[in-house]
Amino acid sequence: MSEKPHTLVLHNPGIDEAAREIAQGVAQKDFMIMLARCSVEYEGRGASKLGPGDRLIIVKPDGAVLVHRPMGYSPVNWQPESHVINVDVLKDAVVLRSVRRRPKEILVIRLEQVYLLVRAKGLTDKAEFIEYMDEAEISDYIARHPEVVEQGLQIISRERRVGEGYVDILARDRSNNYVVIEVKRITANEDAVKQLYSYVEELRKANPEAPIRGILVAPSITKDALILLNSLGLEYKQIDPVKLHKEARKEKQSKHSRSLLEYLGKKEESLRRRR
Amino acid sequence: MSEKPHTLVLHNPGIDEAAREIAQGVAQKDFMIMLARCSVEYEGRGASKLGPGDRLIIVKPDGAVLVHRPMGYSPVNWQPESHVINVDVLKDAVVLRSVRRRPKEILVIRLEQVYLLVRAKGLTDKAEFIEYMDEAEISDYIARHPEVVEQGLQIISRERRVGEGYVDILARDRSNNYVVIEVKRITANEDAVKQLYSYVEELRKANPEAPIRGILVAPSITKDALILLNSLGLEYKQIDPVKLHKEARKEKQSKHSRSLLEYLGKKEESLRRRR
DNA sequence: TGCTTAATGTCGAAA
DNA sequence: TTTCGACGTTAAGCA
Repeated sequence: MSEKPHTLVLHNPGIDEAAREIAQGVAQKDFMIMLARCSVEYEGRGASKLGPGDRLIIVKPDGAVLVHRPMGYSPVNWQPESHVINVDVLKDAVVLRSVRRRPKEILVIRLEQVYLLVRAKGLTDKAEFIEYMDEAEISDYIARHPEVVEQGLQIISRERRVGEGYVDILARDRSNNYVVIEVKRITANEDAVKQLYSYVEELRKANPEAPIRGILVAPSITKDALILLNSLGLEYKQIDPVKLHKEARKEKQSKHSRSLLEYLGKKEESLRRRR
Repeated sequence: MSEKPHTLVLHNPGIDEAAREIAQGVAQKDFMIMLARCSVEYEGRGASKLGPGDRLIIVKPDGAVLVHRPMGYSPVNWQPESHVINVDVLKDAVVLRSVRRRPKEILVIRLEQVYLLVRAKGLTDKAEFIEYMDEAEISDYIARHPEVVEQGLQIISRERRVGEGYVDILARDRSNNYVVIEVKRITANEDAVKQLYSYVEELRKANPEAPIRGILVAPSITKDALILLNSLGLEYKQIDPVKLHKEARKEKQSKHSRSLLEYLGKKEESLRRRR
């Protein structure tokens, strides 16, 4: 389906050859990488100049340009996106000019010597970038919103010491049964099931009369773990960490706005009092 | 003196070969670039997961690691610096783990297929990165510190309309002569000289009696411009934008501290008044 | 499009 | 080492 990426590599190309290839690469929207001795000038929101040195230059199909020095995390110069990129040969150097529309900015890279030039075609990357919450955050969120596990749950306690460990969440369901909730950020395995079971058993020992449920909350569960879980009379509730993350973020923001409103409210109030 | 950088390039290496080369590159602190199909996981201040896709991976000698998707300015995953990077072969994939000490963070890149692997040695980049001030900032700084142009200058006005344009700075020298100052951020050319001359002439027309000097302030000047300038009886004062930038930054900071002190002083004062 | 806010922000300098 | 402020911040979510 997706054809394999193809890379064209030039070692120490001459100026003319490098210029031709870079121009073609830009025109064909290749993903390009250059290792080169170059100078860089930038002018736009700020202005900067960088004398000759060996650097990595990246030109992406969408016009993003990055110049990286041999050390350090952040690029020394860049262009988040280019409206136009043009390539010229000037006095034994390839000059790459990237112009951004708004804000109006220009990045000029003068390549004096190209050690390596790579044109990559057909790179495909459609994977979704997922930002997780960590286990504590998921647990916090569930404690605030127990309905994502089951309707009608009432939280009793968090991180309660039971036997040798700590139960993530202890709650009561609508029928007043105790519910032990164990949260996992990633695929739950048999260890997670055993852990949950040990808490449930400890609580049963302490409260022989009360019916005690155990729910394992995780984005997924291994086959073996599910079999073990069922055989032990425990339950599994699937959650979507991405969805939770988004919800939590929304909540965070609205909470922030609310506190600002509260602040403004109080300010108004104090003003009123003075009048 | 500085030996020419050397690049070692592998096309579509096998897993074992890639792992060996990457491990060597890490050990030898090479600057490494990989184009590969990979998956990435991160956990530290945040946590994320990225499924398989074609990406550019950069590993710098100082342990900075960057993972770039085919589009966009910013890396999808990164590590500003690594305390340790280790390389393993696991189930037909090279696994690169970068661990950061503080904050404790781990970045795991699982390379399923390496299209291109580059090890670069001997990249040298000692150039100073210079951030300029723009013309207005230089002009502002000179207005605050006219001594960088000449001792004893007294600023009369800024951006005064003269003829068809605006004089950057108008001042008086110690002998009470008018001084027209034209500021250029970059190498001044003949146009700059002509511009300055036109202002000087306009002022001379308006004040036939007064002796009027003209000073062109710029980091450098072209040969032709200097000749023209001299023939027109104008002057050139070289400034170092780097130095100015640094001075201005210092000033900004001390100004900030001063205003904070003032603030504290006023606070004390108001407290004293209440007592 | 412009504005506001969070970020694995990063980075540098002062305390 | 921690804190603080600036940044060519960038990037996402809304009005």
